[in-house]
Amino acid sequence: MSEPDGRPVATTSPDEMSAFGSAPTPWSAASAGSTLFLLSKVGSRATKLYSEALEPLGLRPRHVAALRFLESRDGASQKDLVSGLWSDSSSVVSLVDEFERQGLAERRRNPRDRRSYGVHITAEGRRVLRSTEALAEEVESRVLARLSGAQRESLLRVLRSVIGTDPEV
Amino acid sequence: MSEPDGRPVATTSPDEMSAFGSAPTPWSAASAGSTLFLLSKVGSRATKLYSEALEPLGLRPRHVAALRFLESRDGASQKDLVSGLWSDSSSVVSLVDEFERQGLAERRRNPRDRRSYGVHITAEGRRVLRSTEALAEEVESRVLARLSGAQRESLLRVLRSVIGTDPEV
DNA sequence: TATTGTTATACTCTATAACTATA
DNA sequence: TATAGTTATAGAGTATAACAATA
Repeated sequence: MSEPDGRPVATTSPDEMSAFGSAPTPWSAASAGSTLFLLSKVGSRATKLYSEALEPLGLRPRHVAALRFLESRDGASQKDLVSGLWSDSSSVVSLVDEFERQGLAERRRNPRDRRSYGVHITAEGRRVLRSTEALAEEVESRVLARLSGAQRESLLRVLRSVIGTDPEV
Repeated sequence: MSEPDGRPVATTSPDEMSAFGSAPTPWSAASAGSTLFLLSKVGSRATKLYSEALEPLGLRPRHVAALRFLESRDGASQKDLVSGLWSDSSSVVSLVDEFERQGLAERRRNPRDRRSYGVHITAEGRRVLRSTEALAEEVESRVLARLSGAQRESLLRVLRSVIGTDPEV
């Protein structure tokens, strides 16, 4: 699959595949020296693309993060979700409301402290979570289109260090 | 400057300095495998902290990005700013409005195409831009507190590659 | 007709504060 | 008094669509 002159077709080149268009992006010259600026731009771009990819499932990125959290800590309280998702209590309430409406998770009273709920992911929740994984991979491959495998590993490792969860430490 | 037992004082340790609190963050286990999730979290955290740091100057991160852009491409049209900042036209209008109110930049009619303006940074705009630099460095050092110098360079290099402006390519 | 800029508007995300029910 | 959860509301940021002036 190539052009008449032998070049691979444009749509398979990293530049064409990238979520950041053809290089160089116009603003690069002014701000490519700022890690802060780049983190912010790349982060918001990734969020936006992932949001769009999740649209057919009726979910947004924070739903996926919450379902992942629940899968690893099933029965977590809403307070756990607040700290676990770096969110706030009112956002978590509406998040769990949506889960209950969609049948992806449910509240169960904690009999030992009736102020709190345990939030439990359902079988349907797990199934939906599995179906988001391919979408995440597809978006990630577009966002990181210009990176080699080694660079991708390096990025993941450094980001883990940034938040303090480097599994190698 | 150290504790009696020779350890450096706590406030200077990477964990205490980091904008991400003490490791491990609760949500790490569930999602630290996702570069997408980490990019989004780190990016939004960086933006938020930088916003707060800029508050005394009456600016927000996008103002700084725009001033940087204007410094490198003075007289750019608002359309240039739209593509240059990866923004949209209505946002750029209000951005330039604010610059004019604050005396940081000004519109000048383009005599060769009277539909468009050239946006010109003022001396005050340059002065303010200089004063944001120390703030950006301070925030960056908190966000990247856990990274070594080599890791910081690696992160910057990889982020440049992501957006396609790696100066070494 | 197409392009630059402007205005008005709406939508998402997040933050805050007041409230309830339990402890 | 303090805590878990809920509700209402407001703000920032962004996106969209209709419009005016100019090409």
